[in-house]
Amino acid sequence: MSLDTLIAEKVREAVAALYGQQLESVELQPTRKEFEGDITVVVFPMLRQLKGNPAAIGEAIGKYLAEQVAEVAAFNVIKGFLNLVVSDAYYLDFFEEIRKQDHYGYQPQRPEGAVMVEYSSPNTNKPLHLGHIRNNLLGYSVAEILKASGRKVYKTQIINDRGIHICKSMVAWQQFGRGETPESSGLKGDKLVGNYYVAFDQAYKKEIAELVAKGMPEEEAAREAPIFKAAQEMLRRWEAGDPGVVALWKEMNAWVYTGFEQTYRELGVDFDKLYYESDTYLLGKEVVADGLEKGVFYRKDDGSVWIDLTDEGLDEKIVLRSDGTAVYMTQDIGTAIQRVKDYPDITGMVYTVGNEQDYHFKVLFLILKKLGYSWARQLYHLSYGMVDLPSGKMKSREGTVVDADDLMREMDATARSISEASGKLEGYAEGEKEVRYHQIGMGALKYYILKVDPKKRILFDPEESVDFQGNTGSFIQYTYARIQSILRRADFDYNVPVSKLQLTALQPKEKELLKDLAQFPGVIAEAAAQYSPALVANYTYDLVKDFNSLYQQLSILGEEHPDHRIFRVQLTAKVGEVIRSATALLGIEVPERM
RNA sequence: GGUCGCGUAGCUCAGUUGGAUAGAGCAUCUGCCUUCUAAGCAGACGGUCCCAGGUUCGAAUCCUGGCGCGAUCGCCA
Repeated sequence: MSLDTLIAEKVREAVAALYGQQLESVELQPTRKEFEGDITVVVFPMLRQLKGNPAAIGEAIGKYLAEQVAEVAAFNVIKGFLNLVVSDAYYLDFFEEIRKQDHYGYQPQRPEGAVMVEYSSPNTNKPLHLGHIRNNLLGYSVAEILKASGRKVYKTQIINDRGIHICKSMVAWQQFGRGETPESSGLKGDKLVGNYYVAFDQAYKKEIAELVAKGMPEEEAAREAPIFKAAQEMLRRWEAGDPGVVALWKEMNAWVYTGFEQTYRELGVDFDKLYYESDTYLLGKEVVADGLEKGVFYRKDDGSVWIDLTDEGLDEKIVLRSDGTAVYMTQDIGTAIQRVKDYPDITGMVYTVGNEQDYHFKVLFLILKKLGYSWARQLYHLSYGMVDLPSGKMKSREGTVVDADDLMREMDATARSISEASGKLEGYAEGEKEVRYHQIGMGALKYYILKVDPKKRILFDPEESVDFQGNTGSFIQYTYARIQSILRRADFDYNVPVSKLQLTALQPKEKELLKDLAQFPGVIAEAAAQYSPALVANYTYDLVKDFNSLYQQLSILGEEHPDHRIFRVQLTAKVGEVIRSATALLGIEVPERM
């Protein structure tokens, strides 16, 4: 039983004994740091049932608890708040319980119901940028958090490998590429293909300008520009299965995938299953037919198929074009169903997609619900705010996009220069140092992005945004490294049951850490329920801050009382483990030294 | 214009089912390395919680109405 549950029960008991009343609810909160105590019972809500002044009631309940409940060592009442001091014995028992648990806080996987988490899902015509980084970090982290909360998780992405965008890159490459390949140019494949996408856009603009100069209206010029028509033709031939086009398409996409794989590896994200839009873009049509029969959809005179969501406060939405071809929504319906076919144990899905698609997913989920799929109640759009730059939105056409690879390289370089200035990694081999720099640079970037509530937009200033001091990933990593340093120096056996130790009274800082540790499982559960890595990030920061405070105030290895020294090292080790577990949920690695 | 989201210290962000004097970091200023890593610790400074009503013993939090910013409202994805 958790301490809160126990206390709540005992408070009810006290009220029953003292006032003969059954309390409807007991409100507890952690005692604020400026007051003495660990758990606070809020008396005010009881006044609805009990008459009297809150201070007197608090006093009476406090007295009862202190006498009757072993875990309550003392109490004080301030206004309507009954602050309870919890005994050292309780916290030490708790600590002994978790001391030898390997992944304290992580729940074992429950058999019922897997969840599929989709994230990244890029187009294949250009490299990944800062926006994708937020997406990837969020999706990966939420997947890890769900796993730690006991869910089975499939990580996936749907790669948008077809369509006019990739045809543009293909056309430009044919026209200007002279056979350039990643090997011949030394360029990363996604960068190379991205270059041709830009080249297409430039040529396209130029052609439009020329046509306009000859007197053609701009709209018509945009349709008639030869290079644009070439891209459209390319798409038609792709859809017809033209072998030459398909071969080129495969080759250029393969270049992109090699590039993406490198970026994902450096970013530290992974996937269990890949979906490609070229395989799924035709899905969903038969479902639409089915939905028509069920009366979920209706057909307009021109043959297009719609769903009427006005009863839900939304509008009408098209699900099939008049020419019978699929729209985005059609594919998403079909793909969702396909996924459950592929993984029948799925009972829910998470879509990590920016908030500009809020409406789309609202509609998608509603449609799937109306179609009667049981798993449709467990769909979640992990919607996140845009990443803006000081100059405004990132725009690929204006070249203001922050490239993912460039950003990571900059983070590594900053980590390097700070690290070299401190000299703490001297003695490591150069390759080993590189690994550390990357851990530290990525730690800073990941923490910076994940500590913010997903739905808020982020203003990212490449010059000064990502810090290495204060509330940062580096601060957390640094604390972990400190802890490992202590453990390396502890030249005695501290693997001893707490009950065998003769301890002096717990120091406030020690108690604070024990309370922090006790929260960890609840934090994971809450972060999973809310799909919010930010909760894990904030928790980790609080834990680390409390540890550093203890570190500065008390000596760990220098503690004079031998048994208490053992306990303090045990506590230090456990804090280190929880830091590692928590940061792992954020995709952040922790170094042994830094 | 309709819908959705956001608005907390100069800046970046926390703030649990409504609870005590609204908290951190950065920046500025003061102390602390002969002692387990100073990427640290301790402290100072800094607030009309966008505004106005309402509900409540109690509102940053809930409700209503404004204001500001963003997204969205295609047979695009």
